[in-house]
Order: sequence, then structure tokens, then C-alpha cells
Amino acid sequence: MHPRTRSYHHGDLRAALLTRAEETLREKGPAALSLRELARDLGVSHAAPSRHFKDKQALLDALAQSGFERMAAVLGASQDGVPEKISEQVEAVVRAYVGFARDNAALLDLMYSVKHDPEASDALLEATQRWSDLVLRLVADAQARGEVREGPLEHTALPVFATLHGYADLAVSGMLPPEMDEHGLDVVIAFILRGIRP
Amino acid sequence: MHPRTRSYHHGDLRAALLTRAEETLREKGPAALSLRELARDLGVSHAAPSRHFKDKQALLDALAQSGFERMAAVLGASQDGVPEKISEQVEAVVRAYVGFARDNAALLDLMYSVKHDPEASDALLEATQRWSDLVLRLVADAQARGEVREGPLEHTALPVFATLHGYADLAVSGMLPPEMDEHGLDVVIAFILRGIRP
DNA sequence: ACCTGAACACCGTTCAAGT
DNA sequence: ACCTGAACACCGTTCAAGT
Repeated sequence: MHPRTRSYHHGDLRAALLTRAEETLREKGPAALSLRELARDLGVSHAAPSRHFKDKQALLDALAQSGFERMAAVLGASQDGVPEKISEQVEAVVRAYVGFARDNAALLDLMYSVKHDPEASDALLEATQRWSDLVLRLVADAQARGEVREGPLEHTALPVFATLHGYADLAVSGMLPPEMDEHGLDVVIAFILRGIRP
Repeated sequence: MHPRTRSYHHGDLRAALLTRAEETLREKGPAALSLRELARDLGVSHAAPSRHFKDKQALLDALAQSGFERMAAVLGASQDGVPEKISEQVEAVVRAYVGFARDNAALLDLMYSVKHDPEASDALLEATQRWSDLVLRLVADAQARGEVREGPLEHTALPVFATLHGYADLAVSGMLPPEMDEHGLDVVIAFILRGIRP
């Protein structure tokens, strides 16, 4: 009857599941995420997803992984055309990170949730590595230019990392007096710069 | 038959549910938390919990609230007997916060999750306020002693907040090169002190 | 007041069977 | 290869009824 009886998803059910899952996550929260409903939305049987994700957790892990990858891309792009000056670079990264966090609050929650089972997620680990490397490299370069205090990279970059992430997380979970949601960004950037300057 | 047929929980089913829920959260993670299993564990019918929590979410909110309250207590206690010197005070708070985060990883996740529905959780909001007030007061006092740079409290305390929370969250979700899990603490404390000194 | 039992509409996961 | 249908053992929530 319907012209799309034979695979609406062009054999790309896996990708379709991920896309739809992220929409649901964004619109209705993580609790509303069900494999059966996803399957219903995509017009396949409830057992079909299991061909592509052995588990609900596997779907969530894949979602988290794609989140880290896109975040790395956003952070990377934030440095385009920014002069090699640590203050401007830090400002750009912080704004990009907080922006990503705001636009993908529920996804970020999932990305940093304590869940993802130890094994099976080497890909996830690699994805997280990629964006932390980005910050590390940024700090390392500035250090080479003498704009950042000396010391092992883990010592100089770690607190930047922590402050960046902490501010975004607090802002996203509504823990901040809302009157400074925007102003707070400048304050945090200035704080980071004070903390890393030579 | 059994001597405990009449209310094993001495009419304190609500408290018993919270206690057991937190055990399950700690031992088996949030996904394993089910009202029905909780009821089974406590020897009541599966419908009994609804007398005390209108919702599963209500149970989770109550759990989060008790988390914030205990965290405020731990942070408060961390200042006992600490000399009025901002460096020592910050060190004590940071260690206390990270310690609490480590000991209650899953609970912290829940506390900061994007979930808790806007209404119904005034109590929750109040509980979060209490611990942020603690940090605010600490910074304000040090500021009065001239140990912290001038400026509105939200500007001086906010980044402390962010760094503190960010480090704990990263450490707990295993995002840090584990070799500096302990050493990182010192680095972060030093960074915070650099950021707030006059 | 507090709890039970049954009922309803959902889940995730597995597995034979179809194409 | 990829998907279906039925089956199994679970869920959360509601509501009459019991004590």
C-alpha cells in the first residue's frame, strides 16, 4: 500500500535511530527515551533496533560519543580566525563550550554521566580524548609563546578544563543566579586568565 | 506468621524508601532504581510508595534534596578548626567537596541532573542555596580581611564555585588522567587561590 | 491514615521465523 | 543481512477495597 513499505530509512536505521533519539532527548528528556517508541517513530518493529545496538546502553553510548565528536568540532571551529593571543583564544573556547552546553543540555548530561560501562566504549574514550587534546594544545602553544606560566601541561591546563566545564555545568543545570548568566561568562574568562598567566 | 507482619518500617516507610533508594543508587546505578523493587526490598506492596511519593520523580527529587543538605553539612564541617586564612579554608572546602563527590558519585549526578521539574522543588532550591551560601560567606569574610580581591561577591565567588564543581565532576566521571587524581587537587587549589587573591 | 490487589498501558530483551 | 511477531519478565501509575 504505502510506497515506503520497504525500508523508509534506506538501510540506514542505525543513523535514523541516533538522530531521532537525540531529538527526543532534547525535547522530552532522557526519561522519555525508549527503544520501542523510537522504533515506532521510524516505522520499524520494536525488535529492529537490536540489530544495530545490542542494548539500550549501547545506543546511549553512541549518542554520547557523537556528542563528544561534535563538541570537539565546535571547539576547533571556535579558534578559526582568532589571533594567537591566549586571552582571545580562551574567550573563544569558553564561549563555544558554554554555547554547546546550552544547546545540548540533556546530551551533555548524558556525556558526563557516570554510566557508560567500562568496556565497549574505547571509541567513547577516544572521542573524549580528542576535545581535551584541543584544550591541551591551546595551552601548550600559548605556553611556548610565553603567555602562560611554566610547568607541566597537566598542571596548567587542568584547572582551565575544570573551570570551563564547571561553569557550563552549573549554568546549564540552572544553578546560577540567572542575572549573571551572561555577565558570568566574562568573569569566568578573566578568572581563568589570571590563573594561567606567567 | 512473621512477627514483623505489621509495618517492618515502623510507619517510617518514607525514610526507609529514601535510605534503600540511595543504597541501590550507589551499588547498582540510577537505571536499576525501581519503585517496585524498592517496595519488594522493604516488604510492602508495590503500590505503597505512592502514599509517600506521588511519583518516581518525587522520590528522585527528595533524594537530591537530602544530598544537598548533607553536602552543605560536610562543607560546613570542613571549616571546623581551620584558621581564618583563605588558603587553608579553600583547601578544606575543595577537599571536602571532592571527597563528597567521590563518595556519592551517582547521587551527585542526580543532584545536578537537568531533570527536577520546575515546580514542587522549592525545597530543593532552598537546599542548593544553603551550600552555595556557605562558599559565598567564606569568600566574603576573606574579602573583608583583605585576603581576596575586591568586587561584587558574585564575581569573586562564582569562578571558585565553577572550578570546584568542575574538578569534582571531571574527577568523578573519570575524565581525568588518573595519575593526577590526587595531585590534581593541589594544582586546582593553587589555581583558585591565584584567581582570587588581591 | 496507611496499605493491598488487581488492572492498565507501557517497557527491554530474546528468539524463532520470515524475506 | 535485516527485519517481524510473539513471548517473557519486568516497569510506573491508578483505584477500588480492605484494616
